[in-house]
Amino acid sequence: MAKLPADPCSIARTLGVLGERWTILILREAFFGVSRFAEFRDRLGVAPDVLSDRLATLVEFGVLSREPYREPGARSRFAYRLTPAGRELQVVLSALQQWGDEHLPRPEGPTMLRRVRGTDCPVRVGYLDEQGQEVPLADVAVIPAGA
Amino acid sequence: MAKLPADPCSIARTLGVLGERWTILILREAFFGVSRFAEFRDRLGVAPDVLSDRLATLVEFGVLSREPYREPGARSRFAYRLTPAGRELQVVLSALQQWGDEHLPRPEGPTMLRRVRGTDCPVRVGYLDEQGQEVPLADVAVIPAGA
DNA sequence: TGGCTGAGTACGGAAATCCAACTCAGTTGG
DNA sequence: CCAACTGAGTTGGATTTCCGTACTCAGCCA
Repeated sequence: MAKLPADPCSIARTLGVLGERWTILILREAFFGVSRFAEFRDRLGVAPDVLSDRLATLVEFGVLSREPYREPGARSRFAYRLTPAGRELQVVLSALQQWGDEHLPRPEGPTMLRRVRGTDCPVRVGYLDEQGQEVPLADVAVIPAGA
Repeated sequence: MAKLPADPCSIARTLGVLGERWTILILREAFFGVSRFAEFRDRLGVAPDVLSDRLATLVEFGVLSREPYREPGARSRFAYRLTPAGRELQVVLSALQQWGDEHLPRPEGPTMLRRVRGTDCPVRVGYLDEQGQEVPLADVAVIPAGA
């Protein structure tokens, strides 16, 4: 663990946490409410040693918390739950999903939809200015800080 | 190649294209304008066989195009350039960058900023409704299609 | 003709991944 | 109390991927 690169690029540092095989899919399951080791393993088919490593990395960097809990009449277990920082990764997963929906479509259409809770208004991922107004992709500039 | 999983989940399919080591960093360089094999290799320090494989995958799935070109008085070369589909991945990279800026900060602060071209208004990645208005994370529901 | 450069391919060793089997603790059943 | 069961991992070995270096190949240039 402790594989976080000291890279000045935030993308590279984030990939140090999320960039290994299975990590993003583990998070997808976490967003679906999965929290137990065996459930991650069974739903994803990931090897338990890899799962153990990935969960430890995500806990180490504050994406998941590892909470002991005890169901009545059972021994203490661990639940892996999204922290507030982890929940903010939803926009990353949604961006990946949106791109796949559009550019790697299946004939059956997408399996998951992003909607405003309550109303059924579709929701997209995109750029926003400080007033919460959409900024078209073509108007976004990524520039070096201190320039 | 042809590693695209038939997975019904768009996130999994997208990761079939982008999920291997180096791929996202190759795209980061492509957004900076890098287009030549040797320049990707030298800037990233990636092994040439891995680079060759990743570029082929990205071309295969329409993220990059491989265009022969000829500088005057030089032989024909290949340029790898973002396609329109590839350019739409900018929001994915920005989302990763934004999360890293916030949750894996460096004392020196971020190296790259997202701004509206022309004005210097900061730009964030977030959720939008169909009118281009921000939707708070807490109001976004991800639901199965056909439910 | 021989050298230079860009764009790769080839190859051997290192590391990560996968799969199966095993451990360990607490709990339930007999 | 003892045995079996279950969840949460750990361990060991085969396989795949990755890394680094060396090499090739083609066209231009002197």
